[in-house]
Amino acid sequence: MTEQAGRRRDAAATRRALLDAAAKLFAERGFDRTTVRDIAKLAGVNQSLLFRYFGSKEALFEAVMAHGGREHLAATTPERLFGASLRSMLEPADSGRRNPALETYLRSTGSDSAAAAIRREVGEEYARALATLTDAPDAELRADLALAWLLGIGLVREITGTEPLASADPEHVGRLVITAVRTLLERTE
Amino acid sequence: MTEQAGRRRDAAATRRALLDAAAKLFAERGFDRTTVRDIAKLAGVNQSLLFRYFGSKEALFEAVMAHGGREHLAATTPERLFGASLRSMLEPADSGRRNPALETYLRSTGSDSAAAAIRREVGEEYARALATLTDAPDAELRADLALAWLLGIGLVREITGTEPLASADPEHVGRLVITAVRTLLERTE
DNA sequence: ATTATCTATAGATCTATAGATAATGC
DNA sequence: ATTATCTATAGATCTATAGATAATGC
Repeated sequence: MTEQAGRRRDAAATRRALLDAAAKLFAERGFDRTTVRDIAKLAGVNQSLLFRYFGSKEALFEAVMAHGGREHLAATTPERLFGASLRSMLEPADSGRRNPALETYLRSTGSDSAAAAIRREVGEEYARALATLTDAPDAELRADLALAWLLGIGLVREITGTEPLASADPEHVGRLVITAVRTLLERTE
Repeated sequence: MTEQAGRRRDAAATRRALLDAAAKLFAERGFDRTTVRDIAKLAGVNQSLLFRYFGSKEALFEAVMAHGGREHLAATTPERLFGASLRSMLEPADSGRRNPALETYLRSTGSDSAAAAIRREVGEEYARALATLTDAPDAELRADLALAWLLGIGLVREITGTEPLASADPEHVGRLVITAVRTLLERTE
């Protein structure tokens, strides 16, 4: 539970509880289908406090994306980034080892406006990190394509549940993808 | 315009106008952010007729997905399917040559329920067609991965607008992707 | 007479805010 | 006294339906 239960009158804890609850719900349902009341309820906090501390639902979404997206990025070296992200994407939904920012990204593709800007920024930071892995002149384009594949796999596996990919062995999928991505990043013709 | 302007009291034409308008708006904004009033307005039709002819907003969405998704699939041989879909995905948004079902799919990832079932069915039909292209024992899994890449590219390019991919030359992107997909589909180790 | 279309509205949301209440720190 | 929290509600949606109106075909 993300609740802040017993603690009384602790503004910082309330803020954190709202952020945690929002991260969880936005990842599960996306921006549009998550209501501020649901977030407040999960946080164990009155709904009006969300507006006091974040101003609006959209500002809260930005806070969640900016925080969660960069957390993973900062903790992983570029060499391991693709493999680690792929593995995180292939984890079962209930393992708790998935990257909530990636899921939030996937579940919120309908929403436009300010949220879209944060989404693009975080995406480009990932791509720039991946781009350091190749010497090709179009390194950044290739990195974007690798990132696109990662997101597409998450999309098909988690959101759509297409078989056999949805239940495939992560190791097996990993080998197929890594081999092809190597062609993508290294081949110069 | 998708309007049915002058024609009077033609149930079939009204139905078609609603389908066309819904396809356009669902592709642009996704399921959640498209309202039945917007659809009816674009179709030039009273809003209550949408319910008369389709029953609910969700049933209309299913009709759009089922119709639009299979149209493209039926018109393309498996050999050309990946390349044609990729090219369609790389078209500029206003060219009118894009596949609206693919965009609807991408813009509606937040929605669950019955719509998700149709999405999965159409996705699996695509994957099954692609699977005929390889002899590998895990042909279907590889086909799912190829489809995932296609969708991921659409996602990053259209929804997020990550650069340089968003403005990259379609030909150039096509070469990079096709080469790597060949590795994915053909390599047995 | 049949049925396509329109009017009007129920009923259920959802975000956001103004102002009251109550717990803390000086 | 300050400020975290709660109550109550405004105001703007949105989907869906019941029932009235009007255009067509026999």
